[in-house]
Amino acid sequence: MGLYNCATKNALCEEIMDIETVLSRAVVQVEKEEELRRLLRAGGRDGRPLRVKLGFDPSRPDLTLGHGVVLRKLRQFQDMGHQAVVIVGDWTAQLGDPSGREGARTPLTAAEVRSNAQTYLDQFFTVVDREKSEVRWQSEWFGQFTLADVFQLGYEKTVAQMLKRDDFEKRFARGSEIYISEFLYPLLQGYDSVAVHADVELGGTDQTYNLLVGRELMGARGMTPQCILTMKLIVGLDGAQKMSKSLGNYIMLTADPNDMYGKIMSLPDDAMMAYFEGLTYVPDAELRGFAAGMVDGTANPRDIKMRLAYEIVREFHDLAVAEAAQDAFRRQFQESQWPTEMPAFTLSAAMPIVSLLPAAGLAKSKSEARQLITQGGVYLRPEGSAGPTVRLTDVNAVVPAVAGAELRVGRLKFVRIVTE
RNA sequence: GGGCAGAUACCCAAGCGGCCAACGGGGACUGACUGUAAAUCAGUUGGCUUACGCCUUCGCAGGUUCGAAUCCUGCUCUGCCCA
Repeated sequence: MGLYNCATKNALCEEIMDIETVLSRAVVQVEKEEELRRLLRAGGRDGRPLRVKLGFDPSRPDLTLGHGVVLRKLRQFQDMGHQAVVIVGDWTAQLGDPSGREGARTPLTAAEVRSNAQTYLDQFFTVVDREKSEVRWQSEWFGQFTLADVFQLGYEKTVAQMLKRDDFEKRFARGSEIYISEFLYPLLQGYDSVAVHADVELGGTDQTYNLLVGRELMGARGMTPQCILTMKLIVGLDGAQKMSKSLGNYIMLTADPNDMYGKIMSLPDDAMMAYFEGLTYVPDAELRGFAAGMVDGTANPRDIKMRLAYEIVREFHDLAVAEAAQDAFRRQFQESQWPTEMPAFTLSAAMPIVSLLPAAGLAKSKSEARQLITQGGVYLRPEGSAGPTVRLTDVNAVVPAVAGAELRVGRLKFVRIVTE
């Protein structure tokens, strides 16, 4: 067919990708599915590539694997020859979004927004093809907006309609606060679609309402409303809530391979399938096999999870790196060996262990250090990797300044002592 | 505009004059175990202290009291009801 051209380094991609897979893999809902399928088969609209919109909020510049699902989908459209239209929500970010629960109402300055957006885009384009992307800033059009224009937008939806959006409905029912400005966000975001003439917009299921508003605003202006594709958001490491930086259950899109691999291994078993679907090219048939194997007990969830971690690292880094991460994981966690690479801490003179741990970033305070020692979570290799490992149980122990000695707290924190 | 509720540690949520560094749940951390950095079980979870204690916390600012998260006054913020 030749429609799909995998520009990624993953061979599995060539194997499975086609229009139907793009329309179904990790997808929850497609609004105007037939139309979209037809446009994809035709390779565009009126002989031009489709304009596939994805917006982002530059007040949170850090991308997680949760974003990865949507970014990969956008990339798949690009691989079929279409145009990504990336909206930088600089205007709304400068207003300050009140919807964050941590009172993240602080508006950003223009300079902060620009710098955040840059950080964001740098990560963004590790997945999305920069060459086939058009980056647009909201201020291009909202900068011209007058109060009258805002009023006009306000007449496009009623309060009752707004309250149909899931999170508004819940918060209203619960008696939580909802700010007037929050009602503006779907309208502004919808207007973005008008401004850039989007053919398709992508988003997580939490964006469904906003994407639909985009369709309405376009239709009301005599444009062909955009098609919509919403995707299953992956849950975070807690296996329950959606992955987000503020909940602390995230893996950074740019996480280093060992960290990425290990964190995926800490995922609850039943969250794995959504990750496979959204973040790898492992074929559906194989995934069904995994699921069946776990149900009838013929497959070890651990092995499947290792495959998942491997595939995801391969996807966001590459094959060789994924191999290395897998080896490192086996050594460190299955064979309980200490890692070969660890951060250095400069120690120029002997120091009590309770002072050393916080100083080296291995504990938050001396009190915590004492607790860790009492709990048996502190280990020392006075001679480095060649020598024995001792568990420190004496709160009053003093660690001498010996270069090459290694210190470990719990399973994850290590430090190698350096003298100067 | 008027009335009524509420604001507690990372989150939720008890406490309503001393027994409160503050019940309980979640999360996080440590340990044991293990098929995994999963699950399960146990412990820890403000800071300082050679643990006898000391210091700082319960929206903000004052006040009453030997003593306040708990009572009073003002302020800020949120929700509900009436207009």
